[in-house]
Amino acid sequence: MSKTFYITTPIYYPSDKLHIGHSYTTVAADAMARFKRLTGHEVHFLTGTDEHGQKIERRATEAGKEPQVFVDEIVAWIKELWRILDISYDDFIRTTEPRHKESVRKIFQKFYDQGDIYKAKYEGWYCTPCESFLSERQLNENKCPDCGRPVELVAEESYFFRMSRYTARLLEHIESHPEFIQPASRKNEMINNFLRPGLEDLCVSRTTFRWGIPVPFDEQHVIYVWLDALSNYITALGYLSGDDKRFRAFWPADVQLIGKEIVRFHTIYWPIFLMALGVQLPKKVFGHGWLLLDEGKMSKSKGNVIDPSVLVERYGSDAIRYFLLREIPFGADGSFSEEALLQRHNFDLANDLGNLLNRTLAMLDKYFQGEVPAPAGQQPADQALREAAGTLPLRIAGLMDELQFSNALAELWRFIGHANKYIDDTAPWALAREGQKERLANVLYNLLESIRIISVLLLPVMPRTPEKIWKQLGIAGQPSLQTWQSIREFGLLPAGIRTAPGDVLFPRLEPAGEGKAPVRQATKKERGRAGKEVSRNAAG
RNA sequence: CGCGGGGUGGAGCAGUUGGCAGCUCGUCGGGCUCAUAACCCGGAGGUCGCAGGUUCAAGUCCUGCCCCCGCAACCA
Repeated sequence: MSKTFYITTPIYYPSDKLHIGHSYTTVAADAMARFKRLTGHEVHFLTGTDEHGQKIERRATEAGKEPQVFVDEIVAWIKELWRILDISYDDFIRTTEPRHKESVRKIFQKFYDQGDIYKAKYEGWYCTPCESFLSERQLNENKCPDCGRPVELVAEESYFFRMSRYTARLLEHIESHPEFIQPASRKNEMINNFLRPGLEDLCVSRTTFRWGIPVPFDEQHVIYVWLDALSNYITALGYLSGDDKRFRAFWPADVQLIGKEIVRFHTIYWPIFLMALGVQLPKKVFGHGWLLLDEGKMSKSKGNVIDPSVLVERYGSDAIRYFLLREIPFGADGSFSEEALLQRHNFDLANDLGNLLNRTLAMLDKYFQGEVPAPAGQQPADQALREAAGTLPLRIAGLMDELQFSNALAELWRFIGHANKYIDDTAPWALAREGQKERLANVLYNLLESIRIISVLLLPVMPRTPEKIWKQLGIAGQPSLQTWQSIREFGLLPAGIRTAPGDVLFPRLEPAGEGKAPVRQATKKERGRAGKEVSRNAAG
């Protein structure tokens, strides 16, 4: 029985189409899932959608649709996005599914029976036109910060969760498990801001809208979003259902990937819910940074949201995936721009990687009619390359395990650079000229085998490219040469294989010219200028 | 007001336990000619936000200050 690995993304809110930021989280999780599968783990990769709440109810009404119909359409779009981005999720949970709703009702009941949940009056400020509750601090001179209109004090009966019961235990857990909240800076933020001052009890039900899971013993109330949504990570495994074998096999999660803005919910409320259930906490919650645009934060109101499907169409999913994981150190904020994407594509993928394959196969064609020769007689330059190749998998594995995608890719590209330099140093064309056939054979063999190793290491981040490389190397039909095991040893590529140079892997791309539509959606201002027709997609 | 994150050669970023300041792009010059005008080598360019302090030694630790960004109960 191989070791299991459970990884999750947040479940996304389908009130609108998703943007490149959501893709970022999901691509990272997918790369991790693929890496773990490659290295022999039994992986369970969960993603999904959080479909309840007032906002969806309202959006559906505006669109003249039933909420369920409304979310069904967006979810279909999301699944299509994950398909074109090659997201290899094992399960997709929707909070409107019976399997989820039933378990959540049981969880709520259990909390109530245990005395974790009590009924009380919620008092607070409410902006009626905006239909939103506001805290004292959000108020702007007793006016709504959004619309500027006066707010009113309202009181509503709600159920509350006794956070205070578990605060001390959680604090202790966080402090004794330094790896629990990653990166570490987020941990301090949580401790200083929320745990030390003491947690307020959390309101876990609502009566102001109906689109949610009814409280089992009080149908006037629906279960409020975080209790509903966070539970997905275990309801999807069959927790409290008739069949919980997946829960027993995979929980606790190895990594839960989230964006930094929801760290609080995942490292405070979520663990507390789990403690209350008597369930183990996830091993690691990683709050990654944001993709920022020139204009600053990506947001729908700024109208600067980027539609990932347009990017995929233009650059291909492998290039997008590579860019997202290479450009920005995971955990930190980073900027997204199409210029940077284009540069990564041309420099890293076309020049370094694509060209390495291309020039190697061209020489093999020219000097050996495309047939892989047998290696013999290693010299110092050869040894250096082989040694670098030999230690590469473990070095990359170490970085991947820490979710340091950009460093792992940098490491791989250092080796690609090494191979390119090796060509210059050994100058195969000179060897050919001088008739040093055996030396030439050895050099080309070392290059081909290096490329095979590179191709396997590419797999987690770029699932499509390796297949193309294997075809050209002539090993497409040989799975045993495509495994993690097969790259732990240099020299498994058999001599005598016929290579088949094919299309260039990554043709160099020119900067988008005048004729091409910008991938960035038009800002409000631009849209106003250009008239009504510009709106290219519903996510604005 | 509070909390968090930043300020490093033209641009974008790395810099674990303090020990000669690195990477990518750009730029200048050279090499090679197998290759997707790709590849390889070398140079120029930084008083590491400011002011103090600790130390044989600080971008890296301490203190104060300045500037930028974000969070403040449901935007990855």
